[in-house]
Amino acid sequence: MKLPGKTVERLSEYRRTLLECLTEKRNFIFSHDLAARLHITAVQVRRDLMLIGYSSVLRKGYDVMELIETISKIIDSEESMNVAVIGIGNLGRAVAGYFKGKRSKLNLVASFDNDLQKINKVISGVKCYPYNDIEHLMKELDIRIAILTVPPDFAREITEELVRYGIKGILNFTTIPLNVPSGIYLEEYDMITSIEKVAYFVKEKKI
Amino acid sequence: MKLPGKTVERLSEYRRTLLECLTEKRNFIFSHDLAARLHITAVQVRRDLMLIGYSSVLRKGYDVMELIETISKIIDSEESMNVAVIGIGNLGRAVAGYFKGKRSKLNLVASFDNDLQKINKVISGVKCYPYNDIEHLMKELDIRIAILTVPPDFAREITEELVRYGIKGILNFTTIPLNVPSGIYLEEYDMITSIEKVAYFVKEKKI
DNA sequence: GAACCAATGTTAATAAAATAACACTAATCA
DNA sequence: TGATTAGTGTTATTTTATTAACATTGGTTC
Repeated sequence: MKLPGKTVERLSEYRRTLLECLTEKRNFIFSHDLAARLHITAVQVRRDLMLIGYSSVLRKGYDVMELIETISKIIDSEESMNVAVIGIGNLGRAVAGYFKGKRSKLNLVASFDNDLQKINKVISGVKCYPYNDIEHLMKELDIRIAILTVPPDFAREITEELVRYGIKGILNFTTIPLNVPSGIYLEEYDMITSIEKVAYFVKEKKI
Repeated sequence: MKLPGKTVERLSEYRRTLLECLTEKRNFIFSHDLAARLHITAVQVRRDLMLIGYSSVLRKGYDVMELIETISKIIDSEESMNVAVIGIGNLGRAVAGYFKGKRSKLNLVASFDNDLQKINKVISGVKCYPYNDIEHLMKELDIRIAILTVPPDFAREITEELVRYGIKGILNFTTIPLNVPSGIYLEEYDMITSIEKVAYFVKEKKI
């Protein structure tokens, strides 16, 4: 099954919304309810679910538990996948925080930094190692995904290392655009761009 | 001029890349060079610049300084625009950090939090105020844009307040989807979604 | 100065994403 | 029971974004 990127993103959002439903003891949900919670359209929801081949129990809407499981079967890997945060400054800690107390197929198993204050300490729920340890810890801990939150000047260099030691996916939060060999999945997000985008559209609306 | 959202995003990236060029004393740049630095195609660059009506001078490529100014004229507002960070935890501090030492049309003028340890202190270069002050400071400091980095449970409530007091744009980094009245620009980014997306595509490639 | 070249600006084609249209189904109710 | 309805699954259409194609232009080379 080859899902569009945007659909994958929404599946992640559906699942979290559905988990909320469970805590509210809602066991069935209509496409338009799910859509409303995410501020998208019901058609979009139905179309996405069509793509993953899920069908509702007619007239009652979707079985929340069942749909969670269906989505999980698609977006989660069979066994859990290990993740590391590279650079445990403010942003790194924020990202690490998302993993705390969550039981999911994604395990945050290490963070890396060169600040002596941080090395060997547990920060935001994860132990910090020096960058030099990347080589052997990548293998030892079976790290597949790296979340890059290092200072910009350091982004290229550390990426080369990650690639060299066999990383499979990188989520780049630095302002430096990276390029990686094909076969490695790269997702980039640039906060400054988002901020400037908001500013632009605020300005335009005013005019 | 009605620019596509994606083009606006790239203009922000072009400008930062061009500023780097200036520090390297590169005064002219070809579309394919600019593209290469951002790992996109030259056609994309040329098309975007076409949309903003910029033409190169000679077969020397684009005049870096001139292009920076052209882009700035489009994506910046005439006078500077004031921004506040709502919630100055790890993520808030990371965002605030981006503004430090940057001279731009976007001024970070305040942060808000309810942690007594933080209130009235300068954190990541910006003074922190209690949430209660939002009402009068919004007007006093002419805050137009809010960057939302509060804990999820608090997102809806604080957004209502921001809307009530006349916010113009919101950049939502919480995992809670918001909806705002039309006329207010909303941009949302969900880190968990990005992480799960990377995991999905890593898994898919492996299979 | 003629032939070529590198890079551009623009139009045309393709791909991706969102939206609309609609036929179908099982529960509802007059 | 048979019309009605609410919600679905799917196909068709529209919109948005990206990529390809190409004519044009001033510079370079012989």
